[in-house]
This record gives sequence, C-alpha cells and structure tokens, in this order.
Amino acid sequence: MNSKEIAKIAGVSRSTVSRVINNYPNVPPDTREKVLKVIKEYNYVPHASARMLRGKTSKTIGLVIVDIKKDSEIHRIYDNVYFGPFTTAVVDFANRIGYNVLITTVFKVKDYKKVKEIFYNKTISGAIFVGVRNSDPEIKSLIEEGFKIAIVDQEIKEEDEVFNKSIIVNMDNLNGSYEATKYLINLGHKEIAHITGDLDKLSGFARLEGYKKALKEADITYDAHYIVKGNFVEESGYNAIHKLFKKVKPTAIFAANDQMAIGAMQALQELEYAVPEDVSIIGFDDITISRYVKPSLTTMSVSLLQMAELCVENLVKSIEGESSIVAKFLVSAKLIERDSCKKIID
Amino acid sequence: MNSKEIAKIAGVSRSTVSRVINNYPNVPPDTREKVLKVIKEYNYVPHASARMLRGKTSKTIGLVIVDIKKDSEIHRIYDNVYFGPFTTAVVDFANRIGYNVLITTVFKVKDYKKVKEIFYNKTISGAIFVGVRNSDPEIKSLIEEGFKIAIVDQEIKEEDEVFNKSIIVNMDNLNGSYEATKYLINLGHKEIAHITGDLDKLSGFARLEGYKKALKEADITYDAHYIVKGNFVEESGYNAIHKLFKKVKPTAIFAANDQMAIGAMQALQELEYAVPEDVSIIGFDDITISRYVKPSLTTMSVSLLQMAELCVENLVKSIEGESSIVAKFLVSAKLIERDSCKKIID
DNA sequence: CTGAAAGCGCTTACAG
DNA sequence: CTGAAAGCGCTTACAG
Repeated sequence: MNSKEIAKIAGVSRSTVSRVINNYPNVPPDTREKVLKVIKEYNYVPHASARMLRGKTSKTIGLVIVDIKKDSEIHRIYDNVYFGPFTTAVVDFANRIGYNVLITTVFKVKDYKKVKEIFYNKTISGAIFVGVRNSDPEIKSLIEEGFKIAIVDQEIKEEDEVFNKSIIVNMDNLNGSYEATKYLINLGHKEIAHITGDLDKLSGFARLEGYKKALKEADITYDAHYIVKGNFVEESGYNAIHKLFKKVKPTAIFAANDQMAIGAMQALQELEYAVPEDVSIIGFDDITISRYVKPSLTTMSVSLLQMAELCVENLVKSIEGESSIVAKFLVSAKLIERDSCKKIID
Repeated sequence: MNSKEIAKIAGVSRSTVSRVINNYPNVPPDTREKVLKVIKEYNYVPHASARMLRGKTSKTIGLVIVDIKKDSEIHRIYDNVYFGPFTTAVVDFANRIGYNVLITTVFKVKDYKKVKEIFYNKTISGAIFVGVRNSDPEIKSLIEEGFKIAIVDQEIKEEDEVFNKSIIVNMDNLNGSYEATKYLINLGHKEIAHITGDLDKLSGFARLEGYKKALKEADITYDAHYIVKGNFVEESGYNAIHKLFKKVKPTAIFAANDQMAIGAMQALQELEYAVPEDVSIIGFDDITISRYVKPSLTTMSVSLLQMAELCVENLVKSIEGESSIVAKFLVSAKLIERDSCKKIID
C-alpha cells in the first residue's frame, strides 16, 4: 500500500494524499475526510525512508552505551544496574515526543565505527552518550563534524572547547560527594576513607574532589593512605577494603558508587567488621539493590529520570533547530539515609 | 556527500560506485581501489533511506518492552531489573551481525499504535517482544499481517495457531519450578507455600504448574491455602507473606520470581521469622540483587544471554528468508544454591 | 483548491 | 567491464 494506491481509491492525486497526511491547510474538510477514511481503512502509514529522502528528518535518536573495559571484565556489562533504568526513561521520553530510539553498545574503541555509520548514513539525527570517559577523541570528532550530541557525565575542560557545541548533563558529583562526606563527619567520624571510581571519568574525579572539599572544611587533614582506587564495579570495592585495612583502620568509608560500597560491605564482613557498628559506609547513585542489602545502604540519590528528560528534550530541541541551545545541566544529589552509617560517640 | 560526488571525484559513474559498495564481482581491482580510496577519504556512507527505498531491508529490528500495569504501579518500570541485561544482550548480538535495534516501550494498550507504525512505515523489519501477556490480540494481529516476530515467554495454546508463524523463546518454567519445589521437598519441607506471578503470563502460570507437579510427585496434597497470588513485583511478595501467615505457617516458600522473594523476606523479617532458620525461601530468575540480599537468595537461574541470542539469530534468519524457521525454544533453568534455604531435621 | 512533474540518493536490469 | 536510465515512495514548488 502506497500513496499512489490510496490516491486512486480516494479518487484524488498523490499530492492531495500527501497534503492530508502533512496537515496542509488548503484541503477542504470533506476531501480530507474522504482521504483519511481510506488511509485508516488500509492502515496506510507513509514509508519512512521515502519521507526522509524527501527531506524530513529521521525522527530517530541514538542512545550509545559506552562501556569500555579490559577484556577480563567484559562480561560485567550485562548486569549493569545503572543503564537499564536510564535507557527505559530515555525511550519513554523520546517516544512521547514522537522520536524513536536506536540503541547501540560500544565495548571497544573500534565499536565507535558503528556509531559513526548510523550518523553518516542518516539513520539517526542525534545521539545521547553515556559512559564515555572525559575528553574522548571519538566523541569530539563527531561533535566537530556538526552532529547533535548529548553527553551524560562529562567534564568540560578549557582545552575541550568543542564540547560547548554539545549538550552536557551531569550529576552534581562535587556537591553530592561533599554532602556524603560531610554527613559522615557530622556523625563524628574523622578517619574517613574513600574508594574512588574511574578517575578518568567525571563522576570518578569529581567525587574525589567533593570528598576532599568536605575534609578540608572540617579541618581534617587529607591523607592519601585513606584513598583506594576503584573502577565502579563491585569487585573493585571488595578489593579496595582488603587493601585499605592493611594500612589503616578508618571508622567510615565513602565509596564513589553503590556497587563498590556493596562489594566493600562483603569484604568488611569477611574481615569481621560489623556495618555500621564498627565501620560506617555511604555510597552514591541509589541503585535498586541498595535498599535490599543488609544493612540497607545509605547513599546519595540522583534522579535518572530527570537526567534522561534533560538529554532527550534538549537534544530534540537542538535537532529541530528550535534553538541552538547547547547547555550544561547539573542534576542535584540528595541524601538517602538508611542503615549503613552510625554516629560515633566518644 | 553522495554517490554522484564520489563518482565524479573518482572519475567513474554512480553505477560503478554502487557496484564497489555492494561488492559486485565485475569491478577490476584497480577501479575498486580507486573508488574505495575516495570513499574512505570523504567518510562516505550510503544514505540508508535511499538504499531501503531501492529495496534493501532496513537492517533494523525492534525490541518492544511491554509492561502494562495499573496506573498506580507505572513508576516501577523504571527499575525493572530484568529487561536491562536482556536489552544489552539483544543489542550486542544484533550489532554483531549488522543489525540495529530500535527500542520501544509499551505501558498501555494504546501504545501498540507506536509499534504498528514502525512496522507499517518500514522502519523495522521484525521485532522481539518481551513482557506480553498470553494470547495478546495486538501481537496476534501483527503476526497475521505477516510481520516477523519473536516473543519471549509466551504460551502456545491450541486456539492460538497464529503463533506458529512466530518465533517463541521460553524459559523452561515448568521444569525449573518443579526443580525448585523439589529442592525444598528434598530438604525435608512438607508445608511449602507458593507466591505466584501474573497468572496470565506463561511464566506465572507455568511456574505454578511446576510447583504442583513436584508436590504431586512427592505425595504432598495440594492445598489452595498455601497459594497466594502475586504479580512479580516486590510489593506483591511482601503483601503475600502478610496474607499467607494469617492462615497458615509454611516452613518453606517458593516465590515465582526473585523480586517477590525479596519482598517476602522483608515481610518475614517484620513478622520475626528468621530466614532460613524458621522459613526457607527460593526464588526464580537469579537477578543481580539476589546475590547481595542477606541471606543471599537461593534461586533458579536462566541464561538471558542465551535467550537474547536465540531471539536475535532466529529473527534475523527469518527476516533474511534464509529459512522460514519458526520454532519454539526452551531455555533451561539451573539451581543456584545460596543461603536462604535450610534442611529440616525432625 | 488540486494535479503533473521534479527530485531526494540509491541500485540494478539493460545495452553496449 | 561500464555508463545511462528507470524507478523505489514520497513531498512540494509550480501552474492553473
């Protein structure tokens, strides 16, 4: 079924069918009705490719999930607890405003080839990227070529001026981490360790900064012995504890995300430290699991829905040229008090 | 940049450019090289819509996530722990064989309109459906219209002959539930309750059947008082326990999925029943959370990767007409013993 | 208010 | 081995 056939059946020309579909004003009501009736009867929907070829935009955005890890860790992507809810929210918001979402994964640098292809072949009119490291050259080159891009969790450095042509949506990592650390300090803790995330991602770097800021404000000397590097996955939190407790014995821990906090709790249990009686621990992200671990995990919550909405809305605005708004958004984090932290009395 | 320009620069005709791109054999090596060089230099990728219009398939499949619930529950979709890993796996397998994945959510029956549209307008050449209830008329009509469809978790009833034209990928719910229940029986339990899932979904219905089958085999009388209806979400597991323990006092519980098992564990704790000391509990699905709850949850694990692979591979085969294979696949479930079940000694 | 015609970028018989 | 031409299904100036 195509517009020619519809035209014949309705007794008009293809031009008129097209005018009806595209809501041209200069079609008399009864002609419109007549055509609409035939369209409905035959379930006719114009061929998307033909429309595009004629200049309409694809009404499709890409959602690119980047998760580049060492080979040994590759399997972990499948149970990433963070991308799922974000993805669903992106799809939902996009669909609501008439856009489709094409989802692509990038596990290795060379997978960016797939992404470029769907940009070059006009399948997508723009894309949202999650999980990219700071200053990623692949993303930069895409932006330079003029493609519309929104990025979650990206630092804008002075030398990366090119990012000013994209939409950046970040969590307020700095203040969130500051609040998390301050919360521990207010509970009376002074020996507070930090398990970092990937330091080449904004969320890793900025959360370390927030931790430092809170210590400084409370006149607690920053001590590198209390810092262990992690990479946002459970195992790294688990390993961090074993490494950490060989050197020092903190009374509280701020883990850069919940997954590492949960791994850390397992290790603490093995070492026979009770949480929160012996050691308090706070995470970041408020993933679904955190409510269900024992003790339930105190953490900083950021609205993924809000982040998804900001990405989709602004990307689409930019695609449709309503405005060339390219902006940086900061979504705040909020403390969720649960059972993994305890006041110190001395 | 289009094929005409590439042709001009390379000093050939558009026909030749097209032949190079489509790997026609009748292009001499040096001509091919010459053209390829220009293509590379200009990052030229043929316009996907133009190719489609000329008859190539879209190389895009849909992934339709159906989650129709009452309004009051709508927010829950965002943290569905099940679709995330499956989605990533589908995307990964599809991308590997050169297919894109368009993802769409269906929260209300009328959202199926979106799905039909992308079929009718040729954006997708086929689709994988998850979360649909048994015998869903919307899906049936799509299959009847000749669209290529794979469905996860769907019962094939005699009267639904139309499903024989689609690809069905199911977990082995019956045997899995049978094994789960039998495991409890072997541990010495005789008073075993069951929290059901949505009974209008295959996974809900068939898991109840497996439970019954195991009881029967062990000569334990089936008693409806030990059955509570749930709907696969945590709250329903939680509520089920409160309802259940007003009537009976089972020593073991088989929950139709892990989420309900986890909700149930919370309720048991409130009622001051220790797990597994007072009550044993087993779930189904082995979601990520289950490793981290305390006590860790014994459950039946099904490979979502394998299910994703079966869906993608067979759907693509069917689209490309390699074979008109339309088959039913059954992916087996395997017991994961953890800490939530205990042997009864008497 | 409406139709005939051009053209979006590609592929593929067709002719040579 | 290669180019000119037709045509996929649509939209939109253009002419009336």
